This record gives sequence, structure tokens and C-alpha cells, in this order.
Amino acid sequence: MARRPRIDRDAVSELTTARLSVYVRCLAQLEAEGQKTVSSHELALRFHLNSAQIRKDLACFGEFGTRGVGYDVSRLREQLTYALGTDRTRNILIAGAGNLGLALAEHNGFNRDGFRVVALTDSDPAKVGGTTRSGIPIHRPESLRELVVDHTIELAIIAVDPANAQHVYDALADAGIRAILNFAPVQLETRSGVATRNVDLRMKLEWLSYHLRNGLE
Amino acid sequence: MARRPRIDRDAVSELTTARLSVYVRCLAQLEAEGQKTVSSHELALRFHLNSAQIRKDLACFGEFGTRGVGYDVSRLREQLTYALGTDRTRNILIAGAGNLGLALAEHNGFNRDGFRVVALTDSDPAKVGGTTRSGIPIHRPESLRELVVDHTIELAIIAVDPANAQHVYDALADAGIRAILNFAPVQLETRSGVATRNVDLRMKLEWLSYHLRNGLE
DNA sequence: GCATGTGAATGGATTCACAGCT
DNA sequence: AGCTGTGAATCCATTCACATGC
Repeated sequence: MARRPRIDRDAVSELTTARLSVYVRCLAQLEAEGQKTVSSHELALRFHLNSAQIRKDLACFGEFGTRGVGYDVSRLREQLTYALGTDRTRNILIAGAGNLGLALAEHNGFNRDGFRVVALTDSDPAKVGGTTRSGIPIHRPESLRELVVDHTIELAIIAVDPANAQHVYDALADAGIRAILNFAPVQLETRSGVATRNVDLRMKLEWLSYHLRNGLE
Repeated sequence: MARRPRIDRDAVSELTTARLSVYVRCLAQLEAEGQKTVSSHELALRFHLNSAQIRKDLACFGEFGTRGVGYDVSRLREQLTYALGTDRTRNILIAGAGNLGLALAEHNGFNRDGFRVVALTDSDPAKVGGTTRSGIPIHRPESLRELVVDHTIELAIIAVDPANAQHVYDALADAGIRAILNFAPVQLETRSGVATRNVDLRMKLEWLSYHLRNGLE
């Protein structure tokens, strides 16, 4: 096992953290292509990144390369996977079994390599007791706390309508969830100790609309 | 009609543009609550923003406020809506009628106030000819060009699997689409003249995983 | 020779703080 | 008095460029 990096995790910027995911994906591709070794310069060229930035980002987590040579592809991927915490599998609960919730439950990226959707909740009694197409059960929101304990759920996704999002957020936090991905278009009142991330699809669309209006790019 | 802001649209940063959406949403809420006027300071307090940043952002598009008073809520919302280009409705095509594509087609934020999903495409012949639950038709990918023309489609969403995403992107660009929202977890080879935005759901999850590993926050 | 890892330089974005208007 | 709009100051991220080590 590799030497543990010495950190300062607080000092790592959000942007750096986000890029870690990108690097892992790029490395996985190179690995699949059978490449053993890669330099920051080659990575940058291949995936439209900046080599200095790659090195700076990696430096936050340790020294992974060999001067004059570059990085060992599989080894670096493993080390970054470890840094991201996706070396072990975390169970996910999805609050809201509407169109979006059901689609996310089957989403490929949410059911492999570190993640697995194990349960949904919905306040509609007609949905409770049913399952997604692939068989993930839908529960009453009231059973949240037991679900979290019984399935050792660490992550939750909010896919309910905006009016209920804050309430659901609070319930998830109370149930002990410390990481929440929110799809509802509201500015949640977040709690410290709960990592919260928003995905605002409509905002992305509006950004595109802006650019359509302004001719670019 | 308000005086046209004088700009320099190229000079507006992406971050500012993105925050415009936030402001519009906050203003809509205030409007719904019947508030007539708001100061940047109050906006900041209410929605966890920074008042200086609000003023700076707005300054990119004109002078909307009254010194000593603040901003007229509905008027500012209208003006920002105009800046974003969501004052008129744009038609959307979704490439890929899988779980995600179908869910997005029915997504609330994609079917109101400036946006409407009018068509899907899918390469699976079994799906072609069908519709979404709400009746949006699913077409062959080959009819892309006509669809774009016939329905005056301006925006497209890529919801196909990663292996086909680049191919679909190119086809969309060739068909004349100038704004694309990509859900496939790949780094697309983008074209200049086509505004492109990625939504990488897995990356968000990995970001949360990182924070779970590192105790915070 | 070659590529990493890093201090120094640059470039942006955010925040401060106030002049100027109502 | 109060709040906008903005130059100046600060903070943070990216990029450069090189000393260091293979």
C-alpha cells in the first residue's frame, strides 16, 4: 500500500477536488488503452488540460510521479480513487420517486465504482411498496431513520419538488446523512457538517439561453 | 420598454452569467411574496449572497437601481430575464430516450418560462414512433435535421451513453444547433460557435464522497 | 535529457469602502 | 439618511519557469 499523503485536507480547494474526478476518468481511459505511464504534459495534451495545474492539483495529495518519467497510470488512478473515497462503495438513498428520482435510481454512474442506490422514499402512498424497474424498493418517508441505519446509507439525493426540498433536507440531516445532492431549484438552508451540492438543471439551460441571445462564442 | 443596457457581452464572466439565474429566482420569490422594492443588502441577507457582488454583477448589464431606494423587484426581474434570453420560449430536443432522457423531457424546469421540450430522438427502433408519457414524440436520429428546421429547435440535450456522445454532438452541431447541454460523462471535442455545458452527475457524487472521507465541513 | 514539484508571477474574481445621487 | 455604482484592495486560482531528482 502506498505511503499515505500528508495533509491539510481543508487546504484543498473545491476546484481541485472536482478536477480529481476528471483525472481519474482520464486515467481510467488510458489504462483501458493499455498505457502504463503518462506525463502531466501528455495528459494535458490528450484531454485539454494544463500540465502545471495537474501537477499542482496532485501536489495537494502527495508525490505520485517520478522525475524524468511521469506517473504510473494505474497506480495514480488508484491513489486518486483513494483520495476521492470511491475505493469503497457507499449506499445512496433517493428522496422522491418521481420522473427524476426514478431515472437517477437506474443511472449508471450512480450504481458502480463506489456508489449504489439502495432505497427511495416517496410521500405518495400509491408509490410506497413498489420498486423501480430494476427492483430498488420505495419506502415511506417516515421510515427514513431506520433505512439509513439498516442499509448504512451515507449519501442522499433530493429529487422532490422545490416546496418540500428544505423539509426533506432537514429530515435527511436529522437521520444522520452527511452528504446530500440536491436537484430541487431552491437555495437550501444548509447545516454545517453536511456536505451539500446542488444540481440546478434549469440554471444550465438559462446559461445556454444567454449565449444564444448573445451570438457567441 | 427599458433602456437597452450598453455592453460588452463578451466581458461578462461565466460566473456572473450563472448568478443571473440565481437573482431571477430570488426576485421571483420576492415578487410572489408581494415585495415591491429590494436593496442589494436585503437580497444578500435573505439569500446568502454578497451585496457588493450583486451590484457588480448587475453593473455588467446596466443601471437598474435607484440610489437611496434599491431595485424595483418586478422590473429588475424582467430586465434580467431579458438579459438571460428567457423572455421568449426556446424549443428543446433531447437526444436519447433512455431513463434520463425521458425524465428530462417531463422535467418541470424544462417546460416553462422560456423552455419547452418538443422532440426526442433515439437509435432504438423499438422506441421510435412512441412518445413520452406526456406525449412528446420520439424520432429516428436520421431525421434530426428536419426536426430542427420544422420545430425551430435551438437547444439540444445529450442523454445518450458516453460511447455515442461525441457522434451525437457532431450531428447536433451539423444540424445547426448552437447550444448543447451534455449529460454524458465524456470530455466532448467541442466546436466554436456552439455553446456547450456539461452536467456530470457522477462527478458531483464523487465530490461528496471526498468530503465524507475527510470528515468536514 | 526529461518530467516532476514548487516558488514566483500573473490574471481573475470577490470584497471593501466611499463618492455621488435621491 | 440610505443605497447604488465603482475604483481600489484583497484574495484566490492559474500559469510560468526553474531547481531538483531520476
